[in-house]
Amino acid sequence: MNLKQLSQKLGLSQTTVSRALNGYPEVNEATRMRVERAAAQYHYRPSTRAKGLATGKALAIGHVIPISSKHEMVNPIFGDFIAGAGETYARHGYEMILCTADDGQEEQVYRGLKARRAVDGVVVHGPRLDDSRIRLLHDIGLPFVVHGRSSGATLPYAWLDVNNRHAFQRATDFLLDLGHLRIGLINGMEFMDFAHRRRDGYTIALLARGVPVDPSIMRSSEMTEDFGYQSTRDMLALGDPPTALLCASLISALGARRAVEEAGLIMGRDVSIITHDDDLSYLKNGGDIPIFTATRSSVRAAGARLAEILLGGIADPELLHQNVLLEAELMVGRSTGPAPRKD
Amino acid sequence: MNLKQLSQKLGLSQTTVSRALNGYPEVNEATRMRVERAAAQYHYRPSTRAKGLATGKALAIGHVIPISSKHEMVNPIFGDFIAGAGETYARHGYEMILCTADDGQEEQVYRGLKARRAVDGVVVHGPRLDDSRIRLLHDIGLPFVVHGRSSGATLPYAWLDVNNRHAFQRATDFLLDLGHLRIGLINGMEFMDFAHRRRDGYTIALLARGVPVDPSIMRSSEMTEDFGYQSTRDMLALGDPPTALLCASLISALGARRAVEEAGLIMGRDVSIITHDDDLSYLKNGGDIPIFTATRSSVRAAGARLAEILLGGIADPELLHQNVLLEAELMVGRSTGPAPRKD
DNA sequence: GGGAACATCCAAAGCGCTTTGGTACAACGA
DNA sequence: TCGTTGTACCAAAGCGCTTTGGATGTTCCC
Repeated sequence: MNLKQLSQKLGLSQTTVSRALNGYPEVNEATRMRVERAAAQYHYRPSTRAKGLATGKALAIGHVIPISSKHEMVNPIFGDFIAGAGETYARHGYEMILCTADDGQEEQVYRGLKARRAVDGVVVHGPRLDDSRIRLLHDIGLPFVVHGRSSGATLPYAWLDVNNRHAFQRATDFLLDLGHLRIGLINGMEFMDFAHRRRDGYTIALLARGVPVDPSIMRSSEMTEDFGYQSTRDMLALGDPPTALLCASLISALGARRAVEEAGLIMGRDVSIITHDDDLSYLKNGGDIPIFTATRSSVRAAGARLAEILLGGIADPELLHQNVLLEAELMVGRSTGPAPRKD
Repeated sequence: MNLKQLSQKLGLSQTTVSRALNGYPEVNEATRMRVERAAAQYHYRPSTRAKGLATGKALAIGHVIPISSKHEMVNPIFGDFIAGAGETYARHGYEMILCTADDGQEEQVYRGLKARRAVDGVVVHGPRLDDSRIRLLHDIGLPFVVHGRSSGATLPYAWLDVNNRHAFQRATDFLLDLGHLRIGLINGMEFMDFAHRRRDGYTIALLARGVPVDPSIMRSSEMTEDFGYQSTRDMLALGDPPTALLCASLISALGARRAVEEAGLIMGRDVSIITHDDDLSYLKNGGDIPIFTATRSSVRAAGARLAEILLGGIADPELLHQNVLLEAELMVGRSTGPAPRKD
């Protein structure tokens, strides 16, 4: 069933039917009712492609997921982020289109999206330091919002980020308050902006108290369980092992815990752990009482919020310079406790 | 730059330029070269929407991700599956469009996709027993491939699945061979087809050896870390606790291990664990030697393979009845060992 | 009673492609 | 020489919508 057929069935012109369905005022209310009823009855829905062609909009938002060709790693937060954003798009009649891009091809993918007029805007995932995509998208004139930020970017751009620096600063302070002086960092890849900021927060907190920053207890890699395990095991084997650990993800925190327990130590007593928690649906940080003390910020909520910003910005480009900084909650769980007394 | 502008620049008709770019034979080879060069120079790419309108194809594949409104759970395998499929789509010039659907709305979402002519086909995720989507999609005539299967479906349909029953049967046999007689099952939701089949494999293996199937050591829920932990803790507290566990996911296996270790037991000695491993990029089962003995099957590879089937089936509907059954490997890791001798 | 103002509808153009049904010209065999 | 066959191109229709620029009544007020 298309517009032509529907309008014939109703004995009306396509114009009138189209206007009735799109809420234009120059249609008799009775007629509009009749049209809407018929549309529902015949399951009529305008073709996205035709509508897009006619209006010049794509009615779609693109998400380009970077896949590091080295590790073939897909960011585990992706599913939840998408779930949050998807709901918003659907509510506004937008489609979400996904592209995967290996490291080298990113520019091509964005250019293709623009040239094919496939999307009205894009979400930039996983921003790196001084990320080249910001200039690129600015140059080709594709509206975008960054999930995260990019330190070093000179152009203004829209972003939504968690205050990673502050979160890790608070977490470090929390551990310092508990008397910990050897605090290890198990971070994500530090060319990623979020990881960079987290390290900043960590070092700032240490330096503020005159605690030395020791590279031998700072690790940085893809945030896998195994990485958390290996890093922790290595650090615990040091002559002066950390009494507390700061993890960038719940997944690596699970690995850290494994190493702690394997070493015959008890988490929360011998070794305290604080992790960042993206509140992923399949990786809840325990039930009522969190397992891990954590800096928490729902990535799903971020997805929904960011989608709103992008859609708003497409409707009114003035709004496309919004910056939203979310604060992470510090949830106290059972993985932290006072620093063990030296015997 | 659109086709009209490009053809004017070349002094050719739109017809010829279009044909040149789409590889039709009735174009002089020299002309084709000239056209291709110009297209590259001006970054010309045909508008997806216009092309779709003209050809009557959508040039897009839909993925509808079910989100159980109860748990707001997003399947963690989703990211990796998409990554696999996305690459295939890109190679064939297809777009991937994503929709999220709460439990109740699924039918609406599929109908909408069809009515709006937004996609040429869809991938059905997370099939349940006797899944109603199969009949629905069949009725509305939307080509589809199911990732998994649906026991009880009467219509023929295309699917790609892991041999879950066989995998769990083998895993159970493996444990039985090691002398385990109390084998607990930590399964996914059993209205999900994969979980149902896994339980089948498990019970079949037990019954074949005359080992009683005991519901008190069989759990079924969303496969979270916490669920693995709780289930294991509960089971270990039984009068006759299991000496081995079969987990449906690496995530719940991590929880199981936590409970085992918390109980002061050693995994692989006191309690053996086998898990299914979807080979997710962010949740590797250890390094060289797997941590967990596991039935492994790459969900990413499945995504790529399934996308091929769907695209093939759209090109030639005859092919849309393919069924692919992948066997999972049984990887022996460090989480299993002979059953502890009764003292 | 006549024109203004409004309400309600419509025909047709246009969005950027593909595809149909040609035309023009060269080469060829009879 | 003429028809035939190929080769290389093109004009125009059409995909299913939206939107422009009317057209046709109706109502209202002076």
